[in-house]
Amino acid sequence: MGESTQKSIGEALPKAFDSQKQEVNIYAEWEKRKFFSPETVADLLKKQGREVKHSFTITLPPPNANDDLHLGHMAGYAYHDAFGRFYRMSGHPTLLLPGKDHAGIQTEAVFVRVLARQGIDKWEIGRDEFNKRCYEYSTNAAKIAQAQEKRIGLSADWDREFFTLDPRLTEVIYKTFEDMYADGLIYRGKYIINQCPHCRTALADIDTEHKEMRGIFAYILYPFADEADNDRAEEVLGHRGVMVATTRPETMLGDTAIAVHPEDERYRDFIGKKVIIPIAKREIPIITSEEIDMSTGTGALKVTPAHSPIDFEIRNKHNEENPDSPIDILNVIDETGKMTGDIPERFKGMGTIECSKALVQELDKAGLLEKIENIKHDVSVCERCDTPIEPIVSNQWFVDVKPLAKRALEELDKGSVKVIPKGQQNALKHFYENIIPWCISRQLWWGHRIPVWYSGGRDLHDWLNDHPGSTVEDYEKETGNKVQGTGKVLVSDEKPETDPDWQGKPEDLLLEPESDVFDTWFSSGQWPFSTLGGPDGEDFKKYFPTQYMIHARDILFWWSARMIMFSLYRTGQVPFNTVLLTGLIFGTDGKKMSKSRENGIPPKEILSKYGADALRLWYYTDALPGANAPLQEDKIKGNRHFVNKIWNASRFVLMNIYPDEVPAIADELDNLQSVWQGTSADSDADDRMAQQKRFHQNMMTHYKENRLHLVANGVREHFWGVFADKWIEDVKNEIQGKSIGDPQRVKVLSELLFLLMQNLKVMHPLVPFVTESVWREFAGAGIIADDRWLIVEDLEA
RNA sequence: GGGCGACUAGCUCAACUGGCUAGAGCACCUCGUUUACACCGAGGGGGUUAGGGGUUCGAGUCCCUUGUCGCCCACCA
Repeated sequence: MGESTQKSIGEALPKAFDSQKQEVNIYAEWEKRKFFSPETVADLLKKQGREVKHSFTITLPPPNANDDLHLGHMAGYAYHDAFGRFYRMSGHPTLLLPGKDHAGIQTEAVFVRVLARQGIDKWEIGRDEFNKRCYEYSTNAAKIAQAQEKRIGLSADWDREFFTLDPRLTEVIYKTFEDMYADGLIYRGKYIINQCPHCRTALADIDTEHKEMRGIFAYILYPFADEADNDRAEEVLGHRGVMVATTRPETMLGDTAIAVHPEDERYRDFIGKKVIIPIAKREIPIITSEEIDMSTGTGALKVTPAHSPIDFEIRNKHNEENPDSPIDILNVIDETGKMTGDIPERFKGMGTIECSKALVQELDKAGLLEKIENIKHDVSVCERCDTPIEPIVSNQWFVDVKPLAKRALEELDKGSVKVIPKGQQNALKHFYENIIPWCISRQLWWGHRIPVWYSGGRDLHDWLNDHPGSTVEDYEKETGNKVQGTGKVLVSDEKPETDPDWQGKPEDLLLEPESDVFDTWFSSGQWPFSTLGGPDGEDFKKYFPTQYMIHARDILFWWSARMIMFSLYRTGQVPFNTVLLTGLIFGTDGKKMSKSRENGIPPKEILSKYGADALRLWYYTDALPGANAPLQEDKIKGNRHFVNKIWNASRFVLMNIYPDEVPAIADELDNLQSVWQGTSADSDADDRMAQQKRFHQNMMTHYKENRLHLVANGVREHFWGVFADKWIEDVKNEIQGKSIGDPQRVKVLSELLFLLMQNLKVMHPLVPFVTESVWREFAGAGIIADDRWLIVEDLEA
């Protein structure tokens, strides 16, 4: 050992990696140097004389700008970031494009609650004021979310960050609507939709969930209008009328038929006959439908087309086949879930359950209630607020997604998009094959207003839709309303000057704007190209199609499925080649995290205790594609130990290097670089360089094959088990007793340092903070040039 | 009802196209103040890979079957 009094380079380093401080500092340095910009990377590559490869792009999933990010979000970004960093270091100008989602219905629901806590009702302040305040609220939430994304180390290009309501995105989205409308893919129509009485809006099927709930199954007798039929029924069926069984007695007020199976012997004599709805006292016919299951209930189904999807279908099919005896649709429940329409006065305004109870009582008194069974059945509920869905018939905007899904299927079959894990690819295929028209209008305030103006008003348009073959004159005659337009739809963001088809006086023309907004997914479904300036944008040419789409598996159908369809429609290309589904982080009890269960740990707590690197490393190993990862603090702790190991092994190397030796070591590193390049991983040589090379190439394969968990495992095994436990221990012996500057000592230490640097490179995409922190010490000591940053080092060299 | 997946050490999970004695972390046991790290080192115990059958020179891995669990989709009134 040298008797020199000089201090070694590593002497001043702290004994443990201070993740709280270091991670934040290092991030700021990267940001300052704009390493997250693909243009900066391209310039650097040129300057270094390296090949500028094809761009690597991920448009990051925009989190909902209405709440803090949870652990799942943050860990998910660790995945994006690892790939981004790997490809950046491999010579690809890399763009991780960040954003925040306005999240229509969810944010509106959240913000309504925020207002309610202040004693404010949204209807009081009105649409404009609501949107103004909601915008502020979202902007603030977005800021907090961005800070969290930075904290996990996400190397995204913040200069390109988008909010989904950004006018630049809106322009792209409106153009899509316009094109689709012109192509006949978008239409307005009267259909049965899912109404959330609480959110007071229509929902797409996919926005609902099924929940098992307790319910009743009531057997109700509908007497025949004709006493002769009642006599016959008593003989055949055992009661004077037709017995129906229903879970929702209140909908009987909206019944317009009874349906039986055409081959059902029991009812053969009664097909075409009329029964009287008890209490409502309306006559309805008995019709047939193949859809009826003879073994359910009594085999006779009361048909309420306005409030049951299957009834709606039965009615449509019946009307198609029997145009001379059509069945009506009778709306008896309004959009807030209250009884309405052509029903006895005493039921009006009642809630559905209240009405059901009242009806059951009256039926019982009238002797028309046979029995009530208690059952459990699946009920659709609003995904956002858990309120049971009320199916109602109303006019909404739809996208005919069938042709789009067909294109998407072709691409799936061709293999231009693959989903990892594979099983989910089949699920996506299944989704496309069974896709139904997508209801895209929402009766909300928060979102993109649908860019449509109704000439003569929306009522006129919808009336004409409901009455095919009728004219505006018929409308005037039937409703007594004055006609103030052609009933046509004008697609435009701004109010159109005029309706070119309008024959009347210009001042009589009424152009009414659509008040509905788009389903959130209509805009986020265009994310990969809208954020790149649309199909004609500058960035689009450089960065589209993107490479990866990474998100949790629970939004595959909502999001990736839509992005693929929209991209094919607007750009003719698939938006990405790989959809990688990350695992969901579950609570400490192995169940889905939720605030009420208190089974989560706030991200802040994890980060301050163990640091971002440790959290990242845990996520790679435990949250495999498609799997669930129960949160285990001990495992994160274990990974924190590994992060600290990296720090201390590096510290050991630096503690053995003295300033006087630096020039010699720097020279030696250059030599080793050429040795490294000439080292074959195939050779049987078991020296350290060859072993490191083998390891390096294995890890490169894993990265490219998206097996981050194998990289994480491999790195731990190699760095801890081989580099730290063996090589460092060996080197201790090899340099023992040699004085500072001894050529043999310099040689051995240089090799150890070089191997360390190679390890840091391989590990950096996973644990960027600790690796870059060490790298900075090399630069600070003059071992490498000061402008060398690990984040842009050449991973392949 | 349809689709997808899981079942491996006490716990949470690995094992890439079937191939050395099935591996990690945490937990557990024994020992240890050595030129980094006790957020450490050396060593150790612990598995009939859910059960059964099959293909193969060889199966955690492929096929069949039984069971248990989970997720997604679906209009059983």
